[in-house]
Amino acid sequence: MPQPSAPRKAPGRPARISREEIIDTARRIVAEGGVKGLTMRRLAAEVGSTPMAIYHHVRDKEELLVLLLDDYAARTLRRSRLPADSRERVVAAAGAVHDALAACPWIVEVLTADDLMSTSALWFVEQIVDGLVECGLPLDRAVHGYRAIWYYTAGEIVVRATAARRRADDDRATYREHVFADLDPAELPRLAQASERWAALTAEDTYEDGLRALVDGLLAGRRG
Amino acid sequence: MPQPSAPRKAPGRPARISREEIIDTARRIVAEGGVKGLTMRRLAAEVGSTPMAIYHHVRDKEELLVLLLDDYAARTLRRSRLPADSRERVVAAAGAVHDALAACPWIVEVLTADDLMSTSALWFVEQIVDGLVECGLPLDRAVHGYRAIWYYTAGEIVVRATAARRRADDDRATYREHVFADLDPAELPRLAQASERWAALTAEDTYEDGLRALVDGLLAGRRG
DNA sequence: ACCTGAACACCGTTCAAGT
DNA sequence: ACCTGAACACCGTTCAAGT
Repeated sequence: MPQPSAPRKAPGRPARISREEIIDTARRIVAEGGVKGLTMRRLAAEVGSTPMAIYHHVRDKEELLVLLLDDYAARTLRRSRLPADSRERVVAAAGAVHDALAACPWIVEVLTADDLMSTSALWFVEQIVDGLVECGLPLDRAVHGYRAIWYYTAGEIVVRATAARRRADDDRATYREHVFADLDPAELPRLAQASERWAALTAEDTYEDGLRALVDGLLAGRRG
Repeated sequence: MPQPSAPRKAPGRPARISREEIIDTARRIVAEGGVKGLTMRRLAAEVGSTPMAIYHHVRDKEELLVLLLDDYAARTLRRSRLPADSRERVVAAAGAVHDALAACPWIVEVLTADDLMSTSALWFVEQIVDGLVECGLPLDRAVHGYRAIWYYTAGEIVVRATAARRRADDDRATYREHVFADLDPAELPRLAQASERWAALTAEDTYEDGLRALVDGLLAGRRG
């Protein structure tokens, strides 16, 4: 995020590597080997330089990651035609952000960043807030509504991505089936009842259903 | 989570350290220095042993973390009297899980684990699913509803915890104010309009409001 | 101003051996 | 069965110096 001032006139030694080159290389490394494969040392090597040269263009690894997320958002979150109906516009804008982020598995480690991830996403935030206002919410409630939608969206992505990673990793996922097989129907009747279907139900993509429920609930406004 | 079988009769050398001792020590380290301070080496040192001794009781660091979360859930998620009204029971059960996890800042790194975090939490999951069924949802929709609530809850905790950490860390948080100050009202009118209030609105705890909206929306059931 | 080399202070995990 | 010592293959970051 921190786009640090305009490029100076540079009255010193000419730069061999640029911030852009660093980010491009970092993006390629992450695409190939995931975020775990991105180390300052490897990045330096692939850019044909030394670790310390990187530190001259980027404060530290966390800034690099944020820069990377920003770059990703800028190139995938393209504004598109949204529905005219306000409620549908809220759903579509949130869905667009969701889909862009969900397609990017390494995002999780960085995603947990803050409430707004990138200047490129601001337009979508605007659509959501504006849609809620047009549906009749006061501005303050609309901002709170946007946050609720962001919590829901970020949570869905983080939980699903981690579950997927764990499933691929090893047999830890089977532990859940184990637990569900041993449920005491007297104590946890509903879970026992749903136990065989649980895995299938969990695998279903119900992001949009939940999103619509949330938006409906926000607009019903049964409070304050 | 993996409670690996009952303690064997141990026909070998008597154990000097136990899994319980390891977890107790790990909990203390995390309480003092956060999850970053918990390293296998330090844990070994504080338990009066060597790194490799730990690996004899725990598969790897990730398992240790999951064990730690389980331990935390078991000691803080005590069943309590919930409201008789079904809808209120759903809200209260979700709120109880939320509050327990939110009080535990190190949880984020582990939380992103899976859909059910711990056997101790199952009772709360049961309350939520059952409450939704009693409100008239079919079981499948109730399970999906529980998942939506979990996404929202996990997202709220993760996003808030990370924002708090970042705020404490350094000046990166001020970047947002910077962006909001420079908003173009012609392009992003609502955000510009809300810009001075944004920080205050974001600071407000609206978890329960969003939760109620979500539950209302789920129960309104405007969809097949 | 930009880059290099060498070092600091760590990591998680594995291997081979001891009791 | 449980534990140790030593090593492997790394990390992010800092310091002091070079051009």
